[in-house]
Amino acid sequence: MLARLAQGDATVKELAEPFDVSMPAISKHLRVLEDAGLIERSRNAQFRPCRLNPEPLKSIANWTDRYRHIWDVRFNALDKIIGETRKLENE
Amino acid sequence: MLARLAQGDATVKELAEPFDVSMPAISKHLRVLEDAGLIERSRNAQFRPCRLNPEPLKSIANWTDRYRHIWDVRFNALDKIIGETRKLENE
DNA sequence: TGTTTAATTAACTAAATGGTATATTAATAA
DNA sequence: TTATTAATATACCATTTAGTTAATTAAACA
Repeated sequence: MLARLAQGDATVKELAEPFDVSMPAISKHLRVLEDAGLIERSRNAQFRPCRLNPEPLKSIANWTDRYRHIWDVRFNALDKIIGETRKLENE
Repeated sequence: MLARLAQGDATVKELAEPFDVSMPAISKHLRVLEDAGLIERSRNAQFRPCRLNPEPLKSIANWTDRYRHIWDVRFNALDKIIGETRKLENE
């Protein structure tokens, strides 16, 4: 759904289309996304178009980035070990 | 817990310490993390030390990054509008 | 005005989540 | 050998999640 919204605003029905679930299920899901601040909704006749608000995803990105760093450190350490093992082999 | 493991391996009890919940609850939680591939466990006497595996977090980081991009594009568009409004004001 | 379309609300249900207390396993230490 | 420590298994419970169907609201359309 977020992927779809990334390409532009959409109505509830459009968002529901790829999923084999009832409309109320989608409605509920969108409510959760709205409460999480991930989408914003407006009104246009009988439609309630949704717009993506990617801002909260930023905090997730920031959080995961901390671990990305750890991952890099580990790899560097591993590289070092491999490097030193190679050196020993060549002696 | 992941934050704690980011600073080095830990036993179940050490991970449980900051939380006011029973050991089995922690055990269950760790099982979930293990199933998700976020931690790996070994064995040392009666201890079962946990080690962080930050790799799966990388896919999350990659996923969120796509939306970070959208966010930037929007901001650029907004900047452009603001810039053009300023230009009009100055005319 | 009556019907169709988009969406939500209400009431309900099955399954998942997150916790508990108690019992059990396995290793250490006295 | 018995007691202690670390951890897990088991059985149970309350709450949340994710869906359903049926009814309702609100706007557009014929």
